Amino acid sequence: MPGTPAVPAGKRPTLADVAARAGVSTALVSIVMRDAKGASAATRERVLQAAREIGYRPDARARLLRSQRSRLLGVQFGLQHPFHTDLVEGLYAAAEPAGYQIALSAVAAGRGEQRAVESLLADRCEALILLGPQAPAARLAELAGQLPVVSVARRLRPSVPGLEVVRTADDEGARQAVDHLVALGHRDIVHIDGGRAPGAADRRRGYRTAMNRHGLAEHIRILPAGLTEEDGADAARALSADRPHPTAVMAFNDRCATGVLDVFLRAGIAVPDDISVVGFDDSHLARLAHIDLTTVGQDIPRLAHLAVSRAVARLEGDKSPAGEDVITPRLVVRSTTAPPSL
Amino acid sequence: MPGTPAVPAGKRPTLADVAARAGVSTALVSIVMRDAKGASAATRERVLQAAREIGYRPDARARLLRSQRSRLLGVQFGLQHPFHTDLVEGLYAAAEPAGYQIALSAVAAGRGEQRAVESLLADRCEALILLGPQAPAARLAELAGQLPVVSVARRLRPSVPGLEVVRTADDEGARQAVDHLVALGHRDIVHIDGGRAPGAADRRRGYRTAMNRHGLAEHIRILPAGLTEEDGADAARALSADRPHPTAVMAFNDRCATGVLDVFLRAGIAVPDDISVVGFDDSHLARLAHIDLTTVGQDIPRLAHLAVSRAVARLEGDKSPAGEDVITPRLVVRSTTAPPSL
DNA sequence: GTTCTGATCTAGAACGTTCTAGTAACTAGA
DNA sequence: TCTAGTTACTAGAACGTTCTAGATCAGAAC
Repeated sequence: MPGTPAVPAGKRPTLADVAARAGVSTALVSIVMRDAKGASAATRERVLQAAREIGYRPDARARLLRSQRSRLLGVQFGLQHPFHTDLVEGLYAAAEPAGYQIALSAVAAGRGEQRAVESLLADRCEALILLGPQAPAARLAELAGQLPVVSVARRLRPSVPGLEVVRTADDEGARQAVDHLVALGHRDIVHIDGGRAPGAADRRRGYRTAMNRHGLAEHIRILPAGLTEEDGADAARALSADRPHPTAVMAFNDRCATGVLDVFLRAGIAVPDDISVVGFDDSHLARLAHIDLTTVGQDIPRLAHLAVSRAVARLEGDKSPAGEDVITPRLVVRSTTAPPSL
Repeated sequence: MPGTPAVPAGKRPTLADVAARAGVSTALVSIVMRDAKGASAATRERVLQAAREIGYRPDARARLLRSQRSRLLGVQFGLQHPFHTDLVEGLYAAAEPAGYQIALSAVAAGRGEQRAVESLLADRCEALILLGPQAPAARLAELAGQLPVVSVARRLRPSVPGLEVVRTADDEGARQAVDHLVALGHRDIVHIDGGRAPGAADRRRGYRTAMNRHGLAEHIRILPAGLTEEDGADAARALSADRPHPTAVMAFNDRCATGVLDVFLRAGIAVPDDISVVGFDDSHLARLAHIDLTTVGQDIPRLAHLAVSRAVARLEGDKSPAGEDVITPRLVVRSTTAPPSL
């Protein structure tokens, strides 16, 4: 009864609707929408006008179905890891200028890596970027056989054929932490270990090697823990019972280190006066003014950028064998380390 | 030249490939894949076998394109908010039994709410679940005109037509916090405020009302801050210069409260002996053994469940006007509150 | 006046599914 | 033997795009 209804009620407008309204073919509308060449300026404007009027919005699924390329990078990440969420932020920033979109799939309680990856594959991602994957090497190899896969922050030894790796030199990071503490005068340096977490083995090894090189072999002490605040807190509780305390602690990561810090503060052990603490990652946690943690900085934007680059290179036909980017970490000295008290 | 290649190299297998291999029609394969009825047990097994052999995986996009329903719930969340990531975990858990999938879209630096929502719409989500949206009411109204939209943890006054709301009774939560502190004997209770963050206005109001009801009007003191650890730390620094200190602090949320805690510990102000601290949210941050924060618990699984329910009800034809679920929070007493020292 | 060239536009076939409408082959009741 | 009702299956048209292969028409070159 009224004039022209803006939208045919209930159905979202399609290319055909726009085409009808502008009096052109759907193919032409498609051209205009993609900003492809093959339409005159005048028609282009007319089509855009029509699209605006009926509130047309391209259907990403139909678009991806038809075009060979999906230009979609699937990212698997741990919802509760600040280091991962920082990385995701970097991935968004890196993917856009390369002309790719990011599809997120979270690993959470009740949703394992298997499920997360399944959903990315079903969504037709062209490549996968896995943050700190825990899956067995065989599974990663199988995936890498199907599409380009980049593992971020997890080293694989022996290397998995076809799998791209972007990681920080964890052993070197641990070395820097130990060197820093030794330079301050510490000898009794404990490592709170990440267990089976990605990177943990290398950090442990780096710690051992550095201690040995400083002639501190008999001071090597490794406390098994994990990657969460609670793991760090547990280890710190065990430590604070010791007399005398070690004078310094190198924690597996920042989450772990904040757990350590808090227990020490509560136990009346002053940081850094009584004991120094070093973290790992330089996630935004460490940068917070009230934590202000000395930590081994992973260059998060760089890691993100390289991960995207590797994926994209693969997709754009790079046939060279899969490789590895190893980023040198850089110690960020803040206020949780100082010379040991006499 | 060899026998049957497992996969026709480079292309992912489709229904037609499975059909050819099993010697049936694509329609039948579709039936088997969807676990629909209309296939005998024998054929079913034969088809599944063929699918397994060539590594067939359904194409989610083609599937969604064809079926009227996408059964996809779009979720917008803040990458760096533990409260949001906790909620997302709950949403995954709630969506699955209802037969819906979750599509995530993060708000991050350089990726605003507008962008996040655009991508969810292009992906054909049937409904949107927005966690703590900051968008203006007019924008939310516009969206709600297009599809079912649920706002979680943000109240809208006046209510936006068509917009579903699921939230905690923030004023009531603030009241509980004040009541608890007053019952312990506190009178000098400061509120560290969330500014323009969703929920902040109600918490502020609840604090004021409760203080008035206890006859503590002249003790009302509100420190402007925000929703991050740093905001809390800044406010705490300001406070710790005061002599005498207030005896209790009610922080806008848990992130803010951890900032407060840490500054106090560093300044040698004992919690809870010298001063009590209450947070808000009961995100996993608060539950960590080494923080062990008394906090106003938002029932996160319940909020998630209700958000999904509201979206689903809308999608399954519920025509009643949009409504609001207001969940009563429950104070979780842990170790950061105690009677004031004499 | 032809033929070419380039720009603008269109018809119609993909893409990989699901859905509708049917066919074929049984069983069962009369 | 005939009809009716199942059950198992299939052909072919959707879904909303993009892509291929032209069609049409101007102007330029000969």
